[in-house]
Amino acid sequence: MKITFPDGNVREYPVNTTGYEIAQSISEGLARNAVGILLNDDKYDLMRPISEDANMKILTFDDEEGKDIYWHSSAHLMAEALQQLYPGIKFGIGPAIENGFYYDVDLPENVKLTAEDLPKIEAKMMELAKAASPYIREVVDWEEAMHHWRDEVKDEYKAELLEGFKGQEISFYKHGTFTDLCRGAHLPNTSLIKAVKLLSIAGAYWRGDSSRKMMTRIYGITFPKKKMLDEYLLMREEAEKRDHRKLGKDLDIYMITPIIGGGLPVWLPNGTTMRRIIEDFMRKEQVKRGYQEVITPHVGNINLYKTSGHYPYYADSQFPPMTIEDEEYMMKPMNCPHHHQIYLNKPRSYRDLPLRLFELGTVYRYEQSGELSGLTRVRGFTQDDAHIYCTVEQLKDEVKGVVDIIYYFFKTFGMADSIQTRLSFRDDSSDKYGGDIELWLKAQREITEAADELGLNYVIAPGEAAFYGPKIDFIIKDAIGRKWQLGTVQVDYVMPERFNLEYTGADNTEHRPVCIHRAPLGSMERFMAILIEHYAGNFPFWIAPVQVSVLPIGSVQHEYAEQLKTKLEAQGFRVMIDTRNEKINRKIAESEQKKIPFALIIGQKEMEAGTVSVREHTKGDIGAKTQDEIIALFTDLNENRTV
RNA sequence: GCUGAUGUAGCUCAGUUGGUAGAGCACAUCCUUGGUAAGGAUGAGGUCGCCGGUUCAAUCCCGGCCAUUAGCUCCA
Repeated sequence: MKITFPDGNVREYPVNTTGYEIAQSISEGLARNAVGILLNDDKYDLMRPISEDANMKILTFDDEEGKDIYWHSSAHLMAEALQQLYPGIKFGIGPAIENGFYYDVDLPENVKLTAEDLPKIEAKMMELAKAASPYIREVVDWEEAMHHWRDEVKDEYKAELLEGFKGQEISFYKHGTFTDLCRGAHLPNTSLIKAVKLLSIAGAYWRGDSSRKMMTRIYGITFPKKKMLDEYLLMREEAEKRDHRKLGKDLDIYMITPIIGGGLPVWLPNGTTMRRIIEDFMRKEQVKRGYQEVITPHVGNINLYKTSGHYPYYADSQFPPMTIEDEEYMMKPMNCPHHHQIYLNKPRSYRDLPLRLFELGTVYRYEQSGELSGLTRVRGFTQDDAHIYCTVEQLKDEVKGVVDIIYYFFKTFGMADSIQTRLSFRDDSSDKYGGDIELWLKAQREITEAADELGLNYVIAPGEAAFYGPKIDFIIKDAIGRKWQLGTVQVDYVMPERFNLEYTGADNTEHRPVCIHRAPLGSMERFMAILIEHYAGNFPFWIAPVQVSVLPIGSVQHEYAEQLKTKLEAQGFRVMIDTRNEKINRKIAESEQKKIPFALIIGQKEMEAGTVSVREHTKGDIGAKTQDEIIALFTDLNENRTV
């Protein structure tokens, strides 16, 4: 049979040669490191014979699919350890994930598992790994498999999974004392697993359904080398230091107190300074691009949200309505209906379109208590919101314009390369969507065309659409690897209908505009969280709450230092001065800890020469400069929004 | 909302057979006037998350609540 390799090379092998033997024929080292193969793009066991011509790629731990096989096999290994330690345990699903694997298990009634038990399980796993048990694939017919799980093992979870595999080929994988219902592929044997760390233990609903049983989920990760595990754990530790909840506190950016309310962040002076700088930047850019700023109240009559459909749809995640003099009002959970009223404030002509209204609009949503998290998930937040009302013909260009400004913003903050783009479409099996299906399909088509014409690299996510229209979402990961949606663009044919928005066309008849909802950063809160983590608190000069610290060495230089501070402030820079009776080393240390971009050190020499000694944060001493030179440097940094 | 963990000074954390608490940093005062990451001394600072129970006695044991947190579910 002919085997074609990724580089196009074709080699001839006898029928029923295994991937392992093929790897051996290339090099012993490759065979030793191989974890599996890709056979015609499908994952395939290394030790499973190949019977016909195929394309193949040998996978090692360095390949994404290789990690998948490796970690999936590790989940089986953990299951074997758990089964030996806790007889009677039942198993749900145990897949590989982006970093490691997990297994959902149902423990026997008398067993309670806590984090303290994890080392014991790890030790058992290592013991079992050393046994070098081969992973053996076995094909069984469906009835036999059902008999095994339902009647012999009595694992109702596996039986339920099997229920869904009727008519498909059923395979078991066995290694050591453990057998699993599994499609594969797996490692040749357990000895390739050299280092293990079980990371956490948590609850997870069976099949992701909150009405069903809560299983115990154990997360872990394994590596083929001990050193790789150490590096991974060190990386996690470093990531935790960037966590915005820690830095937000250390750098006095925001606070949250239950006395005000959970999920209701309070912006401290440093955070407020940063927010205003970013908001001003965005405001100017949007005005430049033809947006008009508006301000609407934080409260609105409930009828607005009844008309839009948001009130019934999201009733349980809104602050409840308040009744005053027979009228019901709500904290606004979104800005759209307010902006629609602005549209309706006077008759609109096609000459007015596109009408682009933007607002830094603060909205309130009663998120579930278990969801709250620092600034990333809160109950009161400010959207950098806008609604664009345009004609059907203008739609695609407007969508493209929005995507352009979104990328412009993310580029400015150095984050464009970290952004993932997702087209969030409807899932036709659900009936949660409003509006005419034809308009939906049209909107989805137009979004796709716009994305393609812009050359966006996207994934399509069915079922992720808003109830009124499809979206383009911009997703980013935080310091500890959680994904968050930042920007969004949504095409909406439904709300213009519900609010009866119209414009007079060139033909002197009334037409329905289409509405684009968009928020480039999403919310200021979440964006600030990501920004803090992105820069690890080492903000670029133009954003830093305090840009410069002036550090006189002795009291003799205080007057000169104060004059310099005044001069810099007159130029608009944010400056602090440290005239405490402390040694210069101490003042420098604290300036560095506060992550202030520049420290200007002034001693006798500088005062006499009319210069300053400049120290750049994280870089160190960059030498003496005249006052004019530093003003020129700072001005340049501010204007170019760099460093 | 669900499952688990956690809650002690402004911050980071100690505090076991239950006898009303301690460190470092920060803060205040004094001494030190110094050259690129933390000088010294003294002092002040606590409803041990809140409420209830057991006990002669609770930071510690038990129950409830609140908050934070790891996940799950949800996310206009």
